[in-house]
Amino acid sequence: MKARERGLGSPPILAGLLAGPVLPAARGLLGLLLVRDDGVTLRSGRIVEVEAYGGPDDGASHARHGRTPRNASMFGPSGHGYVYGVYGMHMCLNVVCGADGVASAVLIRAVEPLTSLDAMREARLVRAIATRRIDRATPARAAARTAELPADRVASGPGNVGAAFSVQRSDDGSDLLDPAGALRLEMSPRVGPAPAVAAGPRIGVGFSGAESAARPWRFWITGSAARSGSR
DNA sequence: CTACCGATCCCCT
DNA sequence: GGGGATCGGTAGA
Repeated sequence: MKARERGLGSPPILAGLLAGPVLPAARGLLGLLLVRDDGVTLRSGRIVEVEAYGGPDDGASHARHGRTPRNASMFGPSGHGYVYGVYGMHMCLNVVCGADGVASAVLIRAVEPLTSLDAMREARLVRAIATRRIDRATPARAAARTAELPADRVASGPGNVGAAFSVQRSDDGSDLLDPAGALRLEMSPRVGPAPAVAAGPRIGVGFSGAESAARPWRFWITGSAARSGSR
Protein backbone atom coordinates (compact mmCIF):
# COMPACT_ATOMS: atom_id res chain seq x y z
CA MET A 1 0.00 0.00 0.00
CA LYS A 2 1.16 3.46 -0.76
CA ALA A 3 2.42 5.48 2.18
CA ARG A 4 0.23 8.40 1.15
CA GLU A 5 -3.21 8.31 -0.28
CA ARG A 6 -4.07 11.95 0.01
CA GLY A 7 -2.47 12.98 -3.26
CA LEU A 8 0.59 14.86 -2.07
CA GLY A 9 2.96 11.94 -2.12
CA SER A 10 6.25 13.72 -1.62
CA PRO A 11 7.87 17.04 -0.77
CA PRO A 12 8.65 17.76 -4.47
CA ILE A 13 4.98 17.37 -5.26
CA LEU A 14 4.12 19.71 -2.40
CA ALA A 15 6.61 22.25 -3.71
CA GLY A 16 5.03 22.00 -7.13
CA LEU A 17 1.57 22.52 -5.70
CA LEU A 18 2.63 25.65 -3.83
CA ALA A 19 4.30 27.00 -6.95
CA GLY A 20 0.95 26.90 -8.73
CA PRO A 21 -2.38 28.76 -8.39
CA VAL A 22 -3.34 29.72 -4.86
CA LEU A 23 -6.73 27.99 -4.62
CA PRO A 24 -5.49 24.42 -5.22
CA ALA A 25 -2.51 25.23 -3.01
CA ALA A 26 -4.82 26.32 -0.18
CA ARG A 27 -6.82 23.10 -0.39
CA GLY A 28 -3.65 21.06 -0.58
CA LEU A 29 -2.28 22.60 2.61
CA LEU A 30 -5.21 21.23 4.59
CA GLY A 31 -4.14 18.15 6.48
CA LEU A 32 -0.43 18.93 6.32
CA LEU A 33 1.59 19.37 9.48
CA LEU A 34 2.90 22.68 10.78
CA VAL A 35 6.04 22.11 12.85
CA ARG A 36 7.97 24.34 15.25
CA ASP A 37 11.33 22.85 16.19
CA ASP A 38 13.06 25.06 18.73
CA GLY A 39 15.71 22.49 19.55
CA VAL A 40 14.04 21.52 22.81
CA THR A 41 10.50 20.57 21.93
CA LEU A 42 8.84 19.68 18.66
CA ARG A 43 5.49 21.36 18.38
CA SER A 44 3.36 20.03 15.56
CA GLY A 45 -0.23 20.08 14.45
CA ARG A 46 -2.55 19.40 11.58
CA ILE A 47 -3.62 22.34 9.45
CA VAL A 48 -7.42 22.34 9.37
CA GLU A 49 -8.38 25.85 8.21
CA VAL A 50 -6.83 28.22 5.68
CA GLU A 51 -7.61 31.27 3.55
CA ALA A 52 -6.30 32.12 0.08
CA TYR A 53 -5.15 35.62 -0.81
CA GLY A 54 -4.23 36.84 -4.26
CA GLY A 55 -2.61 39.85 -5.87
CA PRO A 56 -3.76 43.27 -7.13
CA ASP A 57 -7.11 41.84 -8.26
CA ASP A 58 -7.95 40.71 -4.72
CA GLY A 59 -9.26 43.65 -2.71
CA ALA A 60 -8.71 41.78 0.55
CA SER A 61 -5.04 41.01 -0.12
CA HIS A 62 -2.13 42.88 1.37
CA ALA A 63 -0.79 42.91 -2.18
CA ARG A 64 -3.79 44.82 -3.54
CA HIS A 65 -1.71 47.99 -3.87
CA GLY A 66 1.39 46.33 -5.13
CA ARG A 67 4.66 45.53 -3.49
CA THR A 68 5.70 47.27 -0.27
CA PRO A 69 8.32 46.48 2.35
CA ARG A 70 5.68 44.81 4.48
CA ASN A 71 4.31 42.40 1.88
CA ALA A 72 7.52 41.74 -0.06
CA SER A 73 7.54 38.07 0.94
CA MET A 74 4.21 37.56 -0.84
CA PHE A 75 6.05 38.27 -4.08
CA GLY A 76 8.92 35.96 -3.20
CA PRO A 77 9.48 32.24 -3.76
CA SER A 78 6.65 29.82 -2.99
CA GLY A 79 6.92 27.60 0.04
CA HIS A 80 8.36 30.41 2.09
CA GLY A 81 6.64 32.18 4.97
CA TYR A 82 4.90 35.53 4.86
CA VAL A 83 4.55 36.78 8.42
CA TYR A 84 2.82 40.01 9.37
CA GLY A 85 1.56 41.65 12.52
CA VAL A 86 -1.96 42.99 13.05
CA TYR A 87 -3.57 45.10 15.74
CA GLY A 88 -0.26 45.61 17.39
CA MET A 89 -0.17 42.23 19.05
CA HIS A 90 -0.81 39.28 16.74
CA MET A 91 1.53 37.54 14.32
CA CYS A 92 -0.07 35.72 11.40
CA LEU A 93 1.56 33.03 9.26
CA ASN A 94 1.06 32.58 5.53
CA VAL A 95 2.51 30.13 3.06
CA VAL A 96 3.63 31.95 -0.08
CA CYS A 97 2.30 30.49 -3.32
CA GLY A 98 2.68 31.01 -7.04
CA ALA A 99 5.62 31.79 -9.26
CA ASP A 100 8.38 34.06 -8.04
CA GLY A 101 7.20 37.62 -8.62
CA VAL A 102 3.51 36.71 -8.34
CA ALA A 103 1.77 37.79 -5.14
CA SER A 104 -0.34 35.13 -3.46
CA ALA A 105 -0.33 33.39 -0.12
CA VAL A 106 -2.36 31.11 2.13
CA LEU A 107 -3.14 32.21 5.68
CA ILE A 108 -3.01 29.41 8.27
CA ARG A 109 -6.14 29.99 10.36
CA ALA A 110 -6.35 26.89 12.54
CA VAL A 111 -4.24 23.89 13.54
CA GLU A 112 -5.09 20.79 15.56
CA PRO A 113 -2.23 20.19 18.03
CA LEU A 114 -0.55 16.80 17.74
CA THR A 115 2.67 17.02 19.76
CA SER A 116 3.93 19.29 22.57
CA LEU A 117 0.50 20.65 23.40
CA ASP A 118 1.82 21.97 26.70
CA ALA A 119 4.56 23.91 24.91
CA MET A 120 1.83 25.53 22.82
CA ARG A 121 -0.13 26.47 25.92
CA GLU A 122 3.04 27.93 27.41
CA ALA A 123 3.61 29.95 24.24
CA ARG A 124 0.04 31.23 24.48
CA LEU A 125 0.75 32.41 28.02
CA VAL A 126 3.92 34.12 26.87
CA ARG A 127 1.90 36.14 24.39
CA ALA A 128 -0.81 36.91 26.94
CA ILE A 129 1.82 38.36 29.24
CA ALA A 130 3.70 40.14 26.45
CA THR A 131 0.54 41.86 25.27
CA ARG A 132 -0.54 42.57 28.83
CA ARG A 133 -4.06 41.32 28.25
CA ILE A 134 -4.20 40.39 31.89
CA ASP A 135 -5.34 43.57 33.60
CA ARG A 136 -8.42 42.24 35.38
CA ALA A 137 -7.33 38.64 35.51
CA THR A 138 -4.21 38.37 37.61
CA PRO A 139 -1.14 36.69 36.10
CA ALA A 140 -1.86 33.60 38.15
CA ARG A 141 -5.39 33.58 36.86
CA ALA A 142 -4.15 33.95 33.29
CA ALA A 143 -1.74 31.06 33.78
CA ALA A 144 -4.53 28.86 35.10
CA ARG A 145 -6.77 29.78 32.20
CA THR A 146 -4.04 29.02 29.68
CA ALA A 147 -3.30 25.66 31.30
CA GLU A 148 -6.95 24.76 30.96
CA LEU A 149 -7.23 25.72 27.31
CA PRO A 150 -8.89 22.86 25.41
CA ALA A 151 -6.55 21.34 22.83
CA ASP A 152 -8.75 22.35 19.94
CA ARG A 153 -8.72 26.02 21.03
CA VAL A 154 -4.96 26.37 21.50
CA ALA A 155 -4.20 27.07 17.82
CA SER A 156 -7.65 28.14 16.60
CA GLY A 157 -7.58 31.48 14.79
CA PRO A 158 -4.63 33.01 12.92
CA GLY A 159 -3.38 35.02 15.90
CA ASN A 160 -3.53 31.96 18.11
CA VAL A 161 -1.67 29.84 15.54
CA GLY A 162 1.02 32.50 15.61
CA ALA A 163 1.14 32.48 19.40
CA ALA A 164 1.04 28.69 19.85
CA PHE A 165 3.87 28.22 17.34
CA SER A 166 5.83 31.30 18.48
CA VAL A 167 5.68 32.84 15.01
CA GLN A 168 7.74 36.01 14.87
CA ARG A 169 8.89 38.56 12.35
CA SER A 170 12.14 36.69 11.88
CA ASP A 171 10.11 33.86 10.34
CA ASP A 172 9.09 36.18 7.51
CA GLY A 173 10.66 34.92 4.28
CA SER A 174 11.96 31.69 5.79
CA ASP A 175 11.79 28.47 3.76
CA LEU A 176 8.96 26.41 5.20
CA LEU A 177 9.90 23.42 3.03
CA ASP A 178 13.41 23.16 4.47
CA PRO A 179 13.38 19.88 6.47
CA ALA A 180 15.86 21.44 8.89
CA GLY A 181 13.97 24.69 9.30
CA ALA A 182 12.85 25.81 12.75
CA LEU A 183 9.37 26.48 11.33
CA ARG A 184 8.33 24.12 8.58
CA LEU A 185 5.65 22.15 6.78
CA GLU A 186 5.68 18.38 6.74
CA MET A 187 3.64 15.70 5.06
CA SER A 188 1.04 14.16 7.30
CA PRO A 189 1.77 10.59 8.36
CA ARG A 190 -1.94 9.97 8.28
CA VAL A 191 -3.14 7.47 5.74
CA GLY A 192 -6.68 7.31 4.53
CA PRO A 193 -9.24 8.93 2.31
CA ALA A 194 -8.96 12.64 1.69
CA PRO A 195 -10.90 14.56 4.35
CA ALA A 196 -14.02 16.42 3.29
CA VAL A 197 -13.34 20.10 2.68
CA ALA A 198 -15.84 22.96 2.94
CA ALA A 199 -15.46 26.49 1.57
CA GLY A 200 -16.86 29.88 2.52
CA PRO A 201 -16.10 33.62 2.61
CA ARG A 202 -12.94 34.83 4.30
CA ILE A 203 -13.06 36.33 7.78
CA GLY A 204 -12.45 39.96 8.61
CA VAL A 205 -12.23 41.27 5.05
CA GLY A 206 -15.31 43.47 5.06
CA PHE A 207 -13.11 46.46 4.30
CA SER A 208 -12.52 45.09 0.79
CA GLY A 209 -15.13 45.46 -1.94
CA ALA A 210 -18.24 43.32 -2.01
CA GLU A 211 -16.81 41.16 -4.78
CA SER A 212 -13.61 40.31 -2.92
CA ALA A 213 -15.38 39.81 0.40
CA ALA A 214 -17.80 37.35 -1.19
CA ARG A 215 -15.16 35.07 -2.70
CA PRO A 216 -15.36 31.60 -1.08
CA TRP A 217 -11.62 31.49 -0.47
CA ARG A 218 -11.70 30.13 3.07
CA PHE A 219 -11.31 26.36 3.31
CA TRP A 220 -11.56 24.02 6.25
CA ILE A 221 -11.67 20.32 6.99
CA THR A 222 -15.29 19.49 7.74
CA GLY A 223 -15.97 18.62 11.34
CA SER A 224 -12.73 19.87 12.88
CA ALA A 225 -13.38 21.32 16.32
CA ALA A 226 -10.32 23.56 15.90
CA ARG A 227 -11.91 25.64 13.16
CA SER A 228 -12.03 29.28 14.19
CA GLY A 229 -15.40 30.83 14.79
CA SER A 230 -16.83 27.51 15.95
CA ARG A 231 -16.83 28.05 19.65
C1' DC B 1 -25.58 32.53 24.33
C1' DT B 2 -24.50 37.05 21.36
C1' DA B 3 -22.49 41.59 20.80
C1' DC B 4 -19.58 45.11 21.55
C1' DC B 5 -15.22 47.24 22.28
C1' DG B 6 -10.47 48.26 23.82
C1' DA B 7 -5.62 47.03 23.38
C1' DT B 8 -1.44 48.33 20.70
C1' DC B 9 2.03 49.13 16.93
C1' DC B 10 3.77 48.75 12.27
C1' DC B 11 2.99 50.46 7.94
C1' DC B 12 0.81 53.14 4.49
C1' DT B 13 -4.33 55.10 -1.10
C1' DG C 1 -2.29 60.40 11.53
C1' DG C 2 -5.46 56.40 10.57
C1' DG C 3 -6.45 51.74 10.12
C1' DG C 4 -5.98 46.74 10.30
C1' DA C 5 -6.38 39.00 7.12
C1' DT C 6 -7.49 39.53 15.84
C1' DC C 7 -8.51 38.30 20.43
C1' DG C 8 -10.82 37.92 24.73
C1' DG C 9 -13.06 40.30 28.59
C1' DT C 10 -17.32 42.23 29.78
C1' DA C 11 -22.20 43.35 29.60
C1' DG C 12 -26.62 42.27 28.75
C1' DA C 13 -30.47 39.22 26.99
